[in-house]
Amino acid sequence: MSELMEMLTRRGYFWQSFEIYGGMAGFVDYGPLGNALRRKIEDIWRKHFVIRERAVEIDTPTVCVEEVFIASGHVSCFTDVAIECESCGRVFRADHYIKEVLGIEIEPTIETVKEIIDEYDLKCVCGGRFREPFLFNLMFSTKIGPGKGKMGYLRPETAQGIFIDFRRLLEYFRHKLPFGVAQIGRAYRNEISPRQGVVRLREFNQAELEYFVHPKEKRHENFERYANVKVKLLDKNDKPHEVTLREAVERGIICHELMAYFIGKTREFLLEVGVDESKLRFRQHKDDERAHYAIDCWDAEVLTSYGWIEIVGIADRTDYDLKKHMEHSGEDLRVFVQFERPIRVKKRKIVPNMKKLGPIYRAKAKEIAKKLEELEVDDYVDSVTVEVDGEKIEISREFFEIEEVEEEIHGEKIVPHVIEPSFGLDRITFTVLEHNFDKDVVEGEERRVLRLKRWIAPIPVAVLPLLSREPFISKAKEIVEMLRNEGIYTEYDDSGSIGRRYRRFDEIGTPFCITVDHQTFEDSTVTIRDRDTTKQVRVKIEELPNVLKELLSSERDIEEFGEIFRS
RNA sequence: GCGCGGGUAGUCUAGCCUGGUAGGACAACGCCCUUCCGAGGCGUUAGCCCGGGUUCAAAUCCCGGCCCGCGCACCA
Repeated sequence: MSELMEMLTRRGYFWQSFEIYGGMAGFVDYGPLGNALRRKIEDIWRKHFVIRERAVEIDTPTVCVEEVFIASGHVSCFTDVAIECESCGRVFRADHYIKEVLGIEIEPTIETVKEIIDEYDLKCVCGGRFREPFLFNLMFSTKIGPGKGKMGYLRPETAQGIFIDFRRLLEYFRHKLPFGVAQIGRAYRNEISPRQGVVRLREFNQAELEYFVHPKEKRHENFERYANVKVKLLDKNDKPHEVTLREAVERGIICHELMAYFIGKTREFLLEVGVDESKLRFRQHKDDERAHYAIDCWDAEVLTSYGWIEIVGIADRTDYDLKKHMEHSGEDLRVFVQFERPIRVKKRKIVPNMKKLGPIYRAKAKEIAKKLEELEVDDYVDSVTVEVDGEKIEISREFFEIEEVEEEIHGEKIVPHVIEPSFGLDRITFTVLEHNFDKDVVEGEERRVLRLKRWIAPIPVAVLPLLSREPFISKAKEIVEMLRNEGIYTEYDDSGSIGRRYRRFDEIGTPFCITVDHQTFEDSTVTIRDRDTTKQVRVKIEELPNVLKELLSSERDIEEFGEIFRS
């Protein structure tokens, strides 16, 4: 275990889940500090992706009925039969492999695959034999209700809950595009072999924004905000670019302005929570790498001790999901978009003659008439063909009239496209810890210090009596009480020497320590010590809450708030 | 899933080969001492991953499981 991971465990950032029962890979417990840190990161995410957008946040179930993922394509894309070679160890999707090698399309079930392997004596490309085929399903399944119950799945992404609620959300936004809907919550993937600490979990935390736009308007009114920001890009051909976002769009490296906007916004967010910009890049998915629903995807990747890892994916999901849910649910999920000016069109319209249709076609007459009205004709034709209940019927001219009409069209129904920035909160939390873990030397001794941004530090302030005896203790406790009443999360510690306590708080990332010393009793001042520089300034106790609030929400220097006491 | 290596107090680790009382360091807690950066003294707490087998006796040997690390594969 790395020195950092050892510290994170020991000091209460992360723990192995189910530890007393032997543990289970792919699950992690957030201890007091880790939980506080992730929540602070979530709040900053909300500020950027909800408050500063035309967006809202919702919360939908993690257990979903099976229909959701049948529609979304997750069931078919997740439930595969896999085969593994016993000599080279390679794993293949059975149906793909059989199609490629034998040219046969099969029903991907374990039995069929087994039969095929026996029948054709199927071998691995290396010549080795296959083990028993096994089911390979990345979604956790469950039964809803007692007895046989209804098949359900734990969601593998938070996004579907938003698509399901689309009609309600459209109503909420008064039918006006663009709008965004966010969700922060748990998602589940039954990974085959989760590893690397919190990097690949079976239960993890996502923050996703689904930003719905008109398909022809993939722009953002605040694009200028990031247009001149330079980013490190790696396109799908592995070609690096270091250009401004405006240039990237103009040169076609990034497909559209909206994608570029969210890349800029993502970068801003990541820097604010303390990701190291020199270890950040945006990489475009290769054609064979994209999920089934995306036409384009850019990942934010960071360099960590595990190499470059993906922490954010920004995907253009187009109208894939809404269309799928329209098909499977039968609900109309389109948006009516008004034209700026109504369009006048001349049309030739068919007017059915029911008096004649009725006696001849009887029960089918009504349906035929309906189909006839839907038809558009270019010219005065003699007959048309309609399809009723799978039967093609030719209707001759005596049964209908053709009228020329002029119609005003005020708008059209479209299926919006969705751009999805999707954040892996566990990985981001871990990255922030790794990028900010540092060692330096104070008075000849090495110290470990977590240089977290002040606004995300789990314990922002600690109050310490210089000596662990009265009257220092009482005074320090009094100050703790005052700060807590002011809403500042404050810790108290009088154990061990003062230096030892400073180191403890340096290690967990507490940016400011308040020390009650002898002078406190002469002039009602205390010292504020800065974690990063170990400098101290003297501040009046009564001013402490406001000074700390200012310090914790900015990067201002403590020297702006008081006389240097020691340095 | 496969292969290799590993799992001993909160943390790091010695002991395992060659079976027989589990040792250290740091941390934590209490008291004493101490006017500012892991000081010192005394004391305390706390451990062989789980299950089975071999044996008079298992941290140690054998089998299975779980977990961790690395490589392969997987990561819609």
